[in-house]
Amino acid sequence: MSNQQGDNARASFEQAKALVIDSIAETMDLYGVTRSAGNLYGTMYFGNDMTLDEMREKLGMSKPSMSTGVKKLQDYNIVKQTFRKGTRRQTFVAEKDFFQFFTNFFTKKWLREVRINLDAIHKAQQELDQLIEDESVDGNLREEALLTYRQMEDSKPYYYWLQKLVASIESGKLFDAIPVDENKDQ
Amino acid sequence: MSNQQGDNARASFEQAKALVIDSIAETMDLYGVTRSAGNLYGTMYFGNDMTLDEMREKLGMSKPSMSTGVKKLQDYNIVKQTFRKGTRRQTFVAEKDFFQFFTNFFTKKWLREVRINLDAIHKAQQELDQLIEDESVDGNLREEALLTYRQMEDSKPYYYWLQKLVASIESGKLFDAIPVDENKDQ
DNA sequence: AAGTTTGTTAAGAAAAAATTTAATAAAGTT
DNA sequence: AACTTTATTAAATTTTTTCTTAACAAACTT
Repeated sequence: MSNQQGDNARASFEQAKALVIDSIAETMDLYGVTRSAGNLYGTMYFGNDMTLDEMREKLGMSKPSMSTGVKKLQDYNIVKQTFRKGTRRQTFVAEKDFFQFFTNFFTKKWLREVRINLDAIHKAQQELDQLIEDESVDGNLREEALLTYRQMEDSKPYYYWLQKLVASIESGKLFDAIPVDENKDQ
Repeated sequence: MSNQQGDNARASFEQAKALVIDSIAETMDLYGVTRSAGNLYGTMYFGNDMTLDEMREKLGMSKPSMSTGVKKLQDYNIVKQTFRKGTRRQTFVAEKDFFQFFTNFFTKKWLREVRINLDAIHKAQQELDQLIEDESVDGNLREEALLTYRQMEDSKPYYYWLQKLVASIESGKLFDAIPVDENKDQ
């Protein structure tokens, strides 16, 4: 086989992977992950554990970019550091099970959402309560404050439900309710 | 009641809402919605149907910003145009039920994820298949191509599962499996 | 201990995104 | 039909983010 043919075949192989890497990056972009971090994840998805220099070479970017990129992905819980003996370089591996990806990525965000919002609601309700209880405050405003207080109160069940959803995912209960199957029903 | 007191009370009311608006915007930022779009949603969440000029005034931003912002939120399916008779201005209302927000927002993104990735996998597998079937291609590369083909194939059940998840949310089945309750188990 | 290798932080440059003003379009009113 | 009112598009500006080069720090080797 000539080199030319071999190169073409190799290029075709790389192109096929690039198609999927791009779509993964585009997908992650939907959820607020930058394109370059998504690209890095996609690249790692099709590789084994990689060093920063291997990433740099694959993506044609600088090493500090790889360092921060990998850190971001670790932060999303979808990349982990591995220990490859024989080298003193750090190596990293991508989560390749998309169910685990889903679990790690969304549960982290959802729990953060719960924490942030319940905390803000708590503080806001304290402030509203002062208005509601203060009889020197204009009646219309107190009424408005009460309605807003209730609106906040009424949103809490949603956050409690999100917590339950996360717990169900982590316990596997969600996958009992919605089992994985392989039918293409698209 | 003096105006000063009244102003303080009103400011306190606005501040309480601002706390929650901020946290909503921060939350939406987690999912890739820009801060200003999140702020707009939060503002609308605490209001009734609003015109572009009302938004502009509340947020202190330009009208084109409001126009594009509201369009983005409509695109996420969390804001809808309403028809207020008597005015020829467009009015918009935010989805106030967070369960509905969750449903609209995530199902749209998840379905898009499925579409993008299954499509890319389909195209990539066609390309890989050509390599695998071509006996003039180097054996190692063909083997690599086969492994990559399988890796892509193995990811499909995840996308089918995402479709099922979306269907379960839309049918209400998810809420049967994980019921909403009001216990604060935080 | 001096010199390498590797990874991270800092500073500056480049690129991308958001926002505003200005211009245009569309629809309604007099 | 000319004039208003309202919303959107275009162009230009500002701001933010990302990325790179350079400097630094830490750990290992010789």
